[in-house]
Amino acid sequence: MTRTRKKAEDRKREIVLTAIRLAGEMGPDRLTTQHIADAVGLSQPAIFRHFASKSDIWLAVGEFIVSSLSQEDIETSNQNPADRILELVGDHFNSIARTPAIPAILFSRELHADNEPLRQHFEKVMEIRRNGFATLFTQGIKQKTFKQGLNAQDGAALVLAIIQGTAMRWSLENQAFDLRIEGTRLMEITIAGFKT
Amino acid sequence: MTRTRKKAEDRKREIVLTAIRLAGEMGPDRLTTQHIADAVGLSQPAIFRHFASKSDIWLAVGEFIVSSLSQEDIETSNQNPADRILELVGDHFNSIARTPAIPAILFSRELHADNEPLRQHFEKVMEIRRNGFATLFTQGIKQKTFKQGLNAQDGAALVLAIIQGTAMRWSLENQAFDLRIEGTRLMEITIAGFKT
DNA sequence: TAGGTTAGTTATAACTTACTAACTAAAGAG
DNA sequence: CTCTTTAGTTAGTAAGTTATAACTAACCTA
Repeated sequence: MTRTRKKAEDRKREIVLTAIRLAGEMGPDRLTTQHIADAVGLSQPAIFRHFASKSDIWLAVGEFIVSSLSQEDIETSNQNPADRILELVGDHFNSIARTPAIPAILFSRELHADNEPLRQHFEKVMEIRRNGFATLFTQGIKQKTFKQGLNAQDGAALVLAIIQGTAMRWSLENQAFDLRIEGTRLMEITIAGFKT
Repeated sequence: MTRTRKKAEDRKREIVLTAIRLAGEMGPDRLTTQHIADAVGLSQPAIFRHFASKSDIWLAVGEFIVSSLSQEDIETSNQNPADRILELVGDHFNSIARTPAIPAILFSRELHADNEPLRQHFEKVMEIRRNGFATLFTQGIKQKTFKQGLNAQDGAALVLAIIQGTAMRWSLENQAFDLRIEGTRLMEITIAGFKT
């Protein structure tokens, strides 16, 4: 019986990716170290050779998700704001569709209650994202693409609410529809209403 | 030491209300029968005198929430559809604000994974609600209050997404803003964009 | 007011879960 | 080839969690 041993760094990554996948399948609150160990093909205590605690796994998961989520930059673009918003929204939906655990993890109370550093991590990302959309709305209002009465913060809040609400429905309906297509269409309808 | 004994029906109701309150405070996934028992002032096994299993508590909670949520009727109203939608949305936000556990329970994967009858219960309610909004949108389009290009199902999906997305943010931000006021303003902005 | 009904109790079983201790063997460097 | 490092193992613990069994006393009614 030849046991294959992986390097700690690779195994750590494997554990994080497996945790994300399983969290998407079964919900983050139900995920145990035993589940992860079974999926990776290790004994349950072996997990704790790579992570000091279960919270640390979630923290690593959070960092992975955040780093994969926030790569776009808002400022450097010569597109018009409305198209840029739709493009960013599309990217966002793609990220969620590629990693279905994201909404589940993002909205898991269990996780937030257990893991304050992770909660702060996500909150900061959300704020940055909302400010990014608000900046685009401000530009659009200045350029008179959008109605002058529109409040940029409200616009940004609406965009995020629609993303989150739609992603949640997609998640609860067991991913029965194409998130990017459905979400982008809904967003287009909303943005159209903002235009002059 | 005089123990006061309540009638089973009253105690059952007390347990359900306590479970809803605690689920809102600590998240449904973290709620144990011990927590409920402590809050009600009973021993933990006493809970099982009133409910055969923990799932049955959630089922009763779900039925209570649904019954308190779906009392409005869409058809019988001579208001114009746009105002009626806003009124219903306001009511919905009020319900959520009064019972903060609703979004948490509604989106709890733990719950859905554990309790299929309850999931179906909620799914049915969601569908009824979406159809209700779609009907109002259809009326509004026919009456030319709303743009002729608007799809009634899309409008309804947007309304629900904004409700859910905003409620979720409210929940994650520890109810830091007035859900009804903020949510209704955002909805007004969106609906305004739908008008001719 | 005696006596049955039932809402409570304590004790505990059965199981899950995060995590530790002590040992083992695969990989890699000299 | 040997020796050190380290990724893995098995065995076990402490705490928590749902649920059951057996008993007790409060309440209601004849």
